[in-house]
Amino acid sequence: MSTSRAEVAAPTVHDVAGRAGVSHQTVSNVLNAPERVRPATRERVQRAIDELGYRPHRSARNLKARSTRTLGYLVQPIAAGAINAVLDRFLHALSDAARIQGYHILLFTRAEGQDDVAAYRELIASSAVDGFIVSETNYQDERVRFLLRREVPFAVFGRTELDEPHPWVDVDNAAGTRQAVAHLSSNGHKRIAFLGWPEGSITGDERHRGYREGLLAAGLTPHPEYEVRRPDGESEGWAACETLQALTEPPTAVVCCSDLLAAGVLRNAAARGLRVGEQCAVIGFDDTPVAAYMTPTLTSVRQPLEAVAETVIAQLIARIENPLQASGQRLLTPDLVLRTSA
Amino acid sequence: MSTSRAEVAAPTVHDVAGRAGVSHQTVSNVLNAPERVRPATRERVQRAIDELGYRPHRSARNLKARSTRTLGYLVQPIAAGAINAVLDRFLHALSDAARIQGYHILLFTRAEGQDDVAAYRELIASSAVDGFIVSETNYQDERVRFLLRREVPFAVFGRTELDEPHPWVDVDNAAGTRQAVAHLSSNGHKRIAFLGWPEGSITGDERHRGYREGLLAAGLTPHPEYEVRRPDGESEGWAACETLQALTEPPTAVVCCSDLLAAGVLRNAAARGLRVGEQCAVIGFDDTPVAAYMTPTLTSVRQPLEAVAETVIAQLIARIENPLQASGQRLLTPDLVLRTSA
DNA sequence: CGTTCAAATTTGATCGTTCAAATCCGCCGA
DNA sequence: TCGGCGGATTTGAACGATCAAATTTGAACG
Repeated sequence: MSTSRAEVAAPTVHDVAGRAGVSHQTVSNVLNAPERVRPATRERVQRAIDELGYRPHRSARNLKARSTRTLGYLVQPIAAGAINAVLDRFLHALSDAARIQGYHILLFTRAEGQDDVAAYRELIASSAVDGFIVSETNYQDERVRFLLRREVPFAVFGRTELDEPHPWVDVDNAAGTRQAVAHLSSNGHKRIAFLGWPEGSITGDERHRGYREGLLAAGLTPHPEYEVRRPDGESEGWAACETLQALTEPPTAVVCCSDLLAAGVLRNAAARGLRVGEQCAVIGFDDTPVAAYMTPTLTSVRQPLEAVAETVIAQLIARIENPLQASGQRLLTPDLVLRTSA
Repeated sequence: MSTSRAEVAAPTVHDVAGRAGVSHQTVSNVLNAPERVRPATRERVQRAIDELGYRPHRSARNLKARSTRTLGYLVQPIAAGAINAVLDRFLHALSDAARIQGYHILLFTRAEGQDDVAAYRELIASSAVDGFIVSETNYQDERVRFLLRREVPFAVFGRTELDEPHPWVDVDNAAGTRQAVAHLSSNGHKRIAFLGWPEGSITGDERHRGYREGLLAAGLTPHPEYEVRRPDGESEGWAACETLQALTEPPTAVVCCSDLLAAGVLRNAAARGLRVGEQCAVIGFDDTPVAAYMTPTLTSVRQPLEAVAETVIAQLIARIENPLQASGQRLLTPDLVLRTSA
């Protein structure tokens, strides 16, 4: 019976073997251990493979080899109005780095009313992936603890403060704000404020630490009233700016924990008639695509996401292929992208 | 020999069968055709499943069932400085819609020096996915032609102008610009310009058509000199604004093909001391996160990406499960998000 | 009470690959 | 000439699920 769909059955290892006049196992060897096959045979098999356009059936290989060459990545829901403008860049870099090593990225989300861990558990139980890339972690990250306990390979973009070592890559957030302060100070600024998130997020706390260190390195004394800690958000940036401007000696420059906070500061400054970039300076963090189109264009700290992705993939694959592999830990330095706001 | 890794072998259908005192096939039936199993037995098996935390081994199931319940999505490289700020929203919506139907999204990229089609071909040959979600298509899209020829299930976000029918979902781009023009006209604007991409992109051409239709609907006559077609980019927006302002009767409002072009217009207007939102109006397209943080905040057309993702997934899965399924075609209407620029 | 038939359950084969073990082949040296 | 040996190749089983066919169970009925 021929259906209307052409649906040519994909060639198998047996088809190739038949055409090349060898056994199925020899074909398998050509693919997985070519040194075991005599060059003449190898060539003959390779020709048959090319002619038939044969590719090993992924599921069959996965089943027997007990590995899927697939890495899981949990996509977090995006809060309305929030920006995760680095995700597209990160995901492309991630899949590309994975591809080069013969792996793929599998996206998954958590079901409503389910917690993140349950989503990981599901994929592990069904042997759907060989490991996970985890991002957006925090101090005692539950997912990381879970993966450690289950001894499932994973690598983290970000950090935790768990005792047990595990592979991670992070951007040196402190170095980012340190650079920002150094830049401002070299431009003559003495009254430099910090606008960051409330204590409790690793990333935010690191950026705060870098700010402090930057001041000291520049020979400036930290003033507590110059440190405003508020949640992320454009209107939070506006409000923080109000607070700072109400001081008897307002700062002349602000280092912000995100481009979003910086946007609020810029808008407030504009409303006050302050010329940012001349009278005062603002620096953001993340170099989101927004930064280049603000008025004035925003100087911002840019994360080397491509390098992060490459490193985190390399770590994870090393772990998968040799579970006893020591866990690497890498800090990558971000760059300050200079525009007109500072 | 016990290794240092705990690595408890995952339970199989036989383990469950043993514990429940039934055969392996009954366990399979409980999972895939529960109506064939007597309620009492079903319950007993279910209990064993729960106690063991059993989940079917994905690769084994895929091999025998000849389906992977996985959908491929090609991640395009992001040009430096370009924005694909809708991708994160779209990908989350996509994986979430897929999850609800028991599917996953597999990301892949094209190798350097390889064309897109080759990347699709690779996944098809290795039976790695059941179908594809294709986006960012154009008139005679090569990928779509290839997938049609190979009779591989796929669904498109966007459109092509190929003769052969295929499932697609698109945002009614013309309706978006039509709404924009209607809004401007109801605010008293008579000289409304269009700033869009050069002819040759379906999306851009549709947005242009909607602009024309909007003018006619409002009883306004189109003026060729009010239509500027330029590539995407912030500086292109700036340049286009220069052109328009050089006219003897410059327009009082501009409908833009993207938020990026609109950003350039806003910046140019600010430089000229024009008060956008009062003296003149600007509308963008896509409601990228950028829009809310421009000065003034940008009125923009927002695409219903969640609905698009849901629909495109539903179409694709329908196709996979029944290849003879007629190909659905859906146009979804975007919304105008009002802010201060218009 | 035996027969019949549908529903419930089991048995055995199979998907396409890789692993492990067996066999084959050619060459060398005694 | 033949045994031995090592590399090349083949054979057969297995991974863990589902499909198809065979078998058992149980209820209904003459």
